[in-house]
Amino acid sequence: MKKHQTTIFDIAKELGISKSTVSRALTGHPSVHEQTRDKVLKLANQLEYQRNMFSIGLMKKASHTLGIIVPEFSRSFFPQLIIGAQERAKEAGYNLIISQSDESYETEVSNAQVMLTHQVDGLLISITRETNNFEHLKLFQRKGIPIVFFNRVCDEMIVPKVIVEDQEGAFAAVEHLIARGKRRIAHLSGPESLSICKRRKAGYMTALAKHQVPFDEDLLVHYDLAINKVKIYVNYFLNLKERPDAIFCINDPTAIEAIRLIKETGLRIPEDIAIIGFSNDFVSSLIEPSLTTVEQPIKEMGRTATQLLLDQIDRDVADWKAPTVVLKTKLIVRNSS
Amino acid sequence: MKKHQTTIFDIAKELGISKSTVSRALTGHPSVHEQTRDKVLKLANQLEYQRNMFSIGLMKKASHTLGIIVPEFSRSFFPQLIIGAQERAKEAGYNLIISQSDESYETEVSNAQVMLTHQVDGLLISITRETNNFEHLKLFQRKGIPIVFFNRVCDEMIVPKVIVEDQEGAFAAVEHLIARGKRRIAHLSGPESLSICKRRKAGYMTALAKHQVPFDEDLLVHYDLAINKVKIYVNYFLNLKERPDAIFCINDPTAIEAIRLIKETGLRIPEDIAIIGFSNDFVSSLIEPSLTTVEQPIKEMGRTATQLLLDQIDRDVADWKAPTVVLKTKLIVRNSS
DNA sequence: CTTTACTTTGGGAACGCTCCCAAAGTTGGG
DNA sequence: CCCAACTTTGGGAGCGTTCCCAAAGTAAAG
Repeated sequence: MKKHQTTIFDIAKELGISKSTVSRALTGHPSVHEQTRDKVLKLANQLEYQRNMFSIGLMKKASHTLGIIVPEFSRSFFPQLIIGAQERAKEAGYNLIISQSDESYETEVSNAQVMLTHQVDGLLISITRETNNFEHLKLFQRKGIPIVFFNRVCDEMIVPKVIVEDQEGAFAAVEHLIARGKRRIAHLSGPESLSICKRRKAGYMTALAKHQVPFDEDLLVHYDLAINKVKIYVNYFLNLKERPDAIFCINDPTAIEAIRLIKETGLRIPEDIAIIGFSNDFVSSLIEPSLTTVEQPIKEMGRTATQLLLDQIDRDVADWKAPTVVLKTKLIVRNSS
Repeated sequence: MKKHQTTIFDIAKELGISKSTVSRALTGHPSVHEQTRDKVLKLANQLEYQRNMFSIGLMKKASHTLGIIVPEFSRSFFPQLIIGAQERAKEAGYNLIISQSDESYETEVSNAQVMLTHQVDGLLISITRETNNFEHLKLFQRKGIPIVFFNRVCDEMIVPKVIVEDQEGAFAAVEHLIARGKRRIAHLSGPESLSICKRRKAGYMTALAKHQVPFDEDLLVHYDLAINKVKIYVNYFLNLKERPDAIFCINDPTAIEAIRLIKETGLRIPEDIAIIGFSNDFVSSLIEPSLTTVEQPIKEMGRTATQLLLDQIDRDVADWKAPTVVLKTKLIVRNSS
């Protein structure tokens, strides 16, 4: 079924010149006669010639392809981030191979494998909630392939990272709840292993401390981000002898699920219990009540991470310092608080 | 920065055997001594050897990579579909290069170019709302690279396609509205060029005809799917001298926007005006009122399209008939109708 | 009219792998 | 003990490019 691919040789033969000249004409090398170049370009077009990335990659040892691994794909956060990454990659003439690890460490390792085999020139990655062994990523470093972390980063590796002001955002959210008169503010957090969760928790604690709201450890719960488990923790909160009057959720999907569950019980939001999320997903403005949340510049994060990767690919300097870019967050107040 | 890549030659030299034997050991060729194979495998592992896809691709003329082009990425439909496609691709040992055309014909052409250069073994595509020249896709056929259309298909090309029962779904939706006592049922459709819109419109017409509801052409409007324009058409409907009592929208994002706009006017949904969407996006159950819609098996569509592509890649038969797979739809009744 | 310099071209090696064919080694039946 | 048959290995060609070096052609300068 696969037809013969037009090669520079075909063009050379047809024109009675050498493959070298054709190659030069095609790549825009200066030392080729203008007439020759025109003839080559015209024939190439006519024969629907496509350069073969395999042989070029083999010669140049560069694929002009970047890889991106995200933990999931089903909510809007990562797809949107990928849009940003792809935009920037395309501008720079790079392609993007996308894969999702499905929040599974094993899948992440296998995806990284694939990226390696496909000779990506660099890797963008946000780790799974399970990942705490980074051998598969250190392998990239050993092979000299640049990596950039975004969103969920690995603290023990010295590579560029893009994160947002998690702590400041969480702080603003909790301070806002306090300003609304809430005093028993619960925090439904994610896995303690994720630094993103640590930072948001820190913001929560700082805000409580600043306003002399006593910290009650019954009100702090970590879970594994599996949405169907939100039910367990919301129930737990609601059945405490002293019920919380607000819940600061680790992200929007969690908050949305919490709202759904609480509405079922007949409690009023935000009067009886206020809810705040994190990330300002697309859905958050549409639900009832609309969700107060901390906005983060998602697309921007994708663009920035890609830019950091391109920077690394371009400069071959060994003593290049790995920057950590921190993007701004912003509290969006809606009706759930 | 880029270090020397371990090659089969390095392994061969170290072990004092030939590259051929190493190659055989690595690819699982039967005629190689078990001891030799073990030694090779062990050393390969130790040297962190990775097969070089460029040279393999060059030899085998296959990249084991599929391409997928979708018109947009910001709503949940296409990302979810991609999950399905990627699942199936991975199972079959294929990689997926994803790109979005951003509803722009030009971007679609350029994306197709890139896929070609990157030597994808096959292409999955859902065209933009603008696409009506298919030269860039016919090029794939000429090169012998299989294509499969899904969701938004091209009628003039004879290749496998995956669609859903659009007409039946639309019929069920409109019949449901009639059963609810609605008589002035509007249809906010998409571009007439998309066959998906034609089919849904056909379902709408058939349902009206079956129940002797007269068709009023004032109630049928086509738009270009740019969400910010929904406002124009909703206003148009609301200001008709005889206001519609229901709107069947071409998809969920359109319906959700319509609900938002109608709620602002103070009209009651569904009492004054009922709304139905199409696709059952993730959001649709969360909004207020929750959206009645026609569910389509999104992930399944991704899987099926990929399967059809793999089928084409495997069989080299020229007289292979291009099947059109039609997946089931199902009306989900919620509170907006 | 020769020398120098510059422009344009051709040929070959290399990239890392697979695959084919031949060679070497091993076993066993006559 | 020889030849056939089978197992295991090595060497070389080739995939489609790029890149380097040398060769040829052309123009300018002495």
